[in-house]
Amino acid sequence: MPELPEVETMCRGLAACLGRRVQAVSTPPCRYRPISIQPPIASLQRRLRGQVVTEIRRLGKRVVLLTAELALILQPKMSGLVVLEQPPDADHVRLKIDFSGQPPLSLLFWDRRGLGTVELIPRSEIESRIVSGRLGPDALAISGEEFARRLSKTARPIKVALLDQKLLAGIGNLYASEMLHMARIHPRTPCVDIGPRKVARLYQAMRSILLTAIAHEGSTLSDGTYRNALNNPGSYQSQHRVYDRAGLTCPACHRGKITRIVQGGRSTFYCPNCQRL
DNA sequence: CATATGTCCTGAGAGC
DNA sequence: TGCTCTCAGGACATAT
Repeated sequence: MPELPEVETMCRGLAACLGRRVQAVSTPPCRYRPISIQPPIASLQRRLRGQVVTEIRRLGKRVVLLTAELALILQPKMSGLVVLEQPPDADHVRLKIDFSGQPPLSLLFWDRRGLGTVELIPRSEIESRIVSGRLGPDALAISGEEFARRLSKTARPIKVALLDQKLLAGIGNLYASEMLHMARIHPRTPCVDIGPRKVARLYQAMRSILLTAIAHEGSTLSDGTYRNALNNPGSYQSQHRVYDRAGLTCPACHRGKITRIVQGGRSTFYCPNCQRL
């Protein structure tokens, strides 16, 4: 489940594409239902071929490849991966972009579950079609004041609110549990009830955890599918405090037993001793 | 407007 | 062993 640190790692790993010209675009044969590609592949090929990649950008949890006029938006969702070398397997490659020049270079969009999407739009429409109405400020760009202001406007449980990309872009299920644990805030706390001191603590925990996770190239979970662009696993999973650790002893207080609850249909992990309502 | 729920999908793991 | 069932969750559509 690529979240901000994983998608950031994917983007950084694609740097070798910069300055390269698109030679061919293809959808390798795949026995699964095709993923959503907009516009349809024939049009995508026609518009993208010959274009030079000038910039690679992360937009929330999306990877964006920019050319002079176009933006190719890759959304990995649950199980997608953007790599330059070997994907985890050959069966789930959903899109392949070959670049001209030497050495040979191809970008692969691999997605086991096929929930991911590919979208090609004019780069002038990024704001109106992707950001506006969909994405709040990036979790690593937002100020502490704006973070506090946004949280003060909702009564939802903090864990649920952190997953809302319109509120704040980039946080997903794993890092939401991790940052709440570091900040010692109970995941069910209504946002409006979190005092300024705790909000400040949460902001700092968010930055600390995201930056450390990026330094570790993200988290590769037990399914092993997330890789960086060079096909190596991330290492932040070794630093997980609570995520997927139900029943284990809290690494902070060494007393509480890590507990799993479900919020909005998603797992939340926390320490009942460190994180109180 | 704010909030909640259903939906998409495949593979891993549980249970028999 | 091999089958069936449940679950995982990001983001969007739809419902309340």
